[in-house]
Amino acid sequence: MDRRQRKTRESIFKAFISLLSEKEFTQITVGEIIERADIGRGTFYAHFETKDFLLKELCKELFEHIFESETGSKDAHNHIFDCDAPDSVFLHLFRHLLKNDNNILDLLSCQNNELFLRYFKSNLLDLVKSQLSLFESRKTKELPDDFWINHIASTFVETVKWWIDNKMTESPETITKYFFLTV
Amino acid sequence: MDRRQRKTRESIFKAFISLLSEKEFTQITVGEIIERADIGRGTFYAHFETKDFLLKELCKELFEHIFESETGSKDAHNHIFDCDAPDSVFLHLFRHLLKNDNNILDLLSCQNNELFLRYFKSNLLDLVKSQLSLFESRKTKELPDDFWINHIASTFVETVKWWIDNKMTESPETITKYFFLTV
DNA sequence: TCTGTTATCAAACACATTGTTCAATAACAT
DNA sequence: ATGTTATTGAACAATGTGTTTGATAACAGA
Repeated sequence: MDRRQRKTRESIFKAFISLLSEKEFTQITVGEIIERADIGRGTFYAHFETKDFLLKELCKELFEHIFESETGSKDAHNHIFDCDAPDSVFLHLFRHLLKNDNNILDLLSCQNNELFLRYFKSNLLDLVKSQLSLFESRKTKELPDDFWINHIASTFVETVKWWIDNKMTESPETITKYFFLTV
Repeated sequence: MDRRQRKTRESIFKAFISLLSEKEFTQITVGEIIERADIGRGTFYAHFETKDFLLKELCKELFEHIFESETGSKDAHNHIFDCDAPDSVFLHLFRHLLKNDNNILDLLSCQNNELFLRYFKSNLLDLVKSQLSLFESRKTKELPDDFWINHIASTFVETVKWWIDNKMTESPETITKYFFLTV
């Protein structure tokens, strides 16, 4: 991708995230975005059809990064799915969140967090399916599989929300323990 | 309240709900609402400051009804909180939803369901607190109380969502069983 | 370095939507 | 019957949207 395009796209995202932390999505105007991003009006519309598409693309980009990127930390596994300990995938996610890469915390806790949480959950569903054996002990035969999977993913999202609302005072290890105590 | 006011308010809500089932909240204009409600422009703004306030008032009204109204059914208890059997409060809620009073199902399952679900949950939190003894058996001492309460309310909301997404094919009794199997 | 391509810019534009105002009218309560 | 209040319809300024334009600058490849 052209360096100019990359820079423009980045500055739009940055301005948009900054505005999302200040006011509601519906109150944000394209005029404000381009002013803060310091770009021309036509340029914005060359990148994003509407404000709604901008929001969706931001979600997509963020969660692709969280769920597929390499961590860059010094521990053994570089990829989030390459974990060896049984609970490390979820623990790893909590640690990732604590680092607040890409200001994802701001987005998950801002007034407009619904859309981000929905993307978060849809990514989680696949992860839970791949780690289903971790939770088999608690499942009874009476529960449909997809109900159970949905319950686990939902519980994780709600745990993250609770953690954020409580200023993330607990350690990732403690939150992981809470999570596994409920599912 | 003046009959004229009541009629206007009702027609606005009705038109708004109808529009919400067709398109996203952000795409709905005040012009469309007043056209469908068949009222004057000034009248709308005499009732609601903005479109956002309309949405919030609708939420408030709906859930006050669901959580505080009398059921009108023939069983012994007339009020949702006046239940005698241990699980009947939640079973009662599922039955109430199945009846789809006030089109609440449409709102909980439409594209804009986030706000409605949030109101639903905030009402549920109080209910769960009052019924906490039902869930004590599963709680361990390591879990903070508010984490546990939040988990139960969240699980209920997610159960309702799953039920709706699955076309509500299960009976209220079955869904109640699923709910109590997860918390 | 030269050349063709592409992104950006600023400004202007038509258009839609918002929220307010006001005088006339109709519904209401007593 | 009378005074009060809600609604109407129309007009209004202000704001925001999405598009277009020609000029400029950054880019990629020879």
